[in-house]
Amino acid sequence: MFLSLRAEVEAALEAALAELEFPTDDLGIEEPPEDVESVLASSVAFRLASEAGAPPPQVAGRLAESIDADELTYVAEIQTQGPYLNFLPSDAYFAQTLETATDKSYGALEDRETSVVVEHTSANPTGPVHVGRARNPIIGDAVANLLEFAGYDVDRHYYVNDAGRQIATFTWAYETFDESDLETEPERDRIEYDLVRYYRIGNAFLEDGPEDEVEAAEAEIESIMQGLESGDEEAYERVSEVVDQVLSGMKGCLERLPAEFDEFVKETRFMRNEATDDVVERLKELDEAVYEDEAWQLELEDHGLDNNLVFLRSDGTSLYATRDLAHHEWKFDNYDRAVTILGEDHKLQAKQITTTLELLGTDTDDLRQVLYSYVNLPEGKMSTRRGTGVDLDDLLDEAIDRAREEVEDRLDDRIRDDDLDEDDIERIAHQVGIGAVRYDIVSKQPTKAITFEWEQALDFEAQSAPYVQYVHARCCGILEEAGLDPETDLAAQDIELDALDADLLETQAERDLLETIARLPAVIDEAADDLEPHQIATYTREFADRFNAFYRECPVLADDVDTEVRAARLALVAASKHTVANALSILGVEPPRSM
RNA sequence: GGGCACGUAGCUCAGUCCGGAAAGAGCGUCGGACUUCUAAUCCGACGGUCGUGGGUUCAAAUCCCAUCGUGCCCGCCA
Repeated sequence: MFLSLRAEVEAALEAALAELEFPTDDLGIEEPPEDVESVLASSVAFRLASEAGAPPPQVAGRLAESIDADELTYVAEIQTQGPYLNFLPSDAYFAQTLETATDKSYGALEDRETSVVVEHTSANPTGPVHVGRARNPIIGDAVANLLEFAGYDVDRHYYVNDAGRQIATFTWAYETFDESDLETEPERDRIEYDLVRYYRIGNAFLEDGPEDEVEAAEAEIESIMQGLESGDEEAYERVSEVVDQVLSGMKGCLERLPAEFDEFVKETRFMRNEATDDVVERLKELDEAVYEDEAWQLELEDHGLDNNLVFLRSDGTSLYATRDLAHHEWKFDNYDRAVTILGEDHKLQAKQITTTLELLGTDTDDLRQVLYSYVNLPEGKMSTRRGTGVDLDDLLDEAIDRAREEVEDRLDDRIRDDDLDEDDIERIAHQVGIGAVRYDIVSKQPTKAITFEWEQALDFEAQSAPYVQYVHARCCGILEEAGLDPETDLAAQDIELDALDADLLETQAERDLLETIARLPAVIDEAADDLEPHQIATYTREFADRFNAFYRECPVLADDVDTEVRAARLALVAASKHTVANALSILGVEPPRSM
């Protein structure tokens, strides 16, 4: 409803400005501070003062007079407060908000008939997912959810690097070493924990093995890469045996978040179908192409990039960037827009790709990157190859364990007599534990650096998931107590919606809550435009504050509450439930029915 | 050395893109509230030269310039 109100205010203000012969290019629309009653304001009078030859408050007054609030649906009144114009919401604004928000899909925006591919995670299939890159699936999944909710047709892709030197090395190590060569046991009973040991021992061997043997190994690795390059089926199968196994394990880990994908797109796909060769041929034709030191490169200085981009090695093999160009052209053959979630260390590479795609004739306006800074340990970087780092599995296990302890601790002093059984405790431990980890990461701006510390990552207090989840549980508790099903649209249940009267919600707490609910679609719209899911997290926190104020001040089911007020408040609770459930689901945080 | 990002309360962060209403949360500290729909909650107090210095503007945490600190990047790696 907020979006409609804003559109209405903009139109009215623009008309008023035109009528008074003022410029209409900047309406100065803004959201007022909390202690102001209006839902929308304008500071346009400041800018008009000199032109009007009158002080801002007078200009504001003239503008307010020239807008007739009676002609507006969602605005009841226009007040001036000094130089500011304040637009106060009408009864219709509240009534329509209450009505639309009792639908369980509240907040979902209209279909935009635009497809978008969100590529995220894309971690090399070399071993267990560690916390250093855990930001990627968590942010990526939230961005995908957000775009979906905002009306886009979304596919989620994981780009599998199965053609690089790392994977060739892994394949060689896997084929060369035996279980008996390994000095350690797998840290966990899942395939990637088993196989990463070969990768690590292989890398160690290449670093300080006997010189002649290392040379032979390098030659073998080189031949695997040449095989892949020439589309040799045998090389592909050898590599696949490693890649597919490791990837299936990593997939298992990511499903715990859960982060799921529509497609795992392999790099080799673009070698096997010759798209990469085609890209190479076209790159050679570019004015920027040079053949230097026996390698083909692109000079991108004129495009603001100092370093040359090598796209064909002197041995004739392609590079990651070359294949990624073919990959991106394929994306735009199949989707209207493409979004990639990337670590900040890939920023330069992303710029090179974008610039080069443009040179190849792809319009890159619809290609956007979300960059996040890596999570490091206090003692330094995490590395799969060296085996330093905290596994995401361990973090999730620990989070669930701690959440379980919390539930059990609280069991004794519960007031509510709802008998949580073992399944409930386990369910809550999972929802809260994993929710807390995700919320902690998704609620911060991705560009901020994070140093991983256990205590901080597992802090359930603070402004964390459980705080917001608790509000959802409270909503469900009230609805269930009233004999309603929280998961179902209110309209489909045994409650007189027609008789529902938003006017009965007259306390400040009720009005504030309803105003906050009204903003959800606008928040989703803007967060989706900006690709910033943390805006949703900020919103959930504010929403929870508002709901708790309502909860404190407005009993719903108490005996002395008038029947009609009770119905109106129940509707408000149902609307709140859908609002918080949907906002949390965008963040990938589960909304518990009880906790 | 060059490029990019970040710097807001003791700590963790919103707000910065798009300048406007005496800077907002949470944690921590201190003091209060459970015969009432779940106290993982709520109420109150304390806490700030928005890194620093200039500039633009009626108005700057927000825009511009400079500077300091931290991180990332500058491979025929991915």
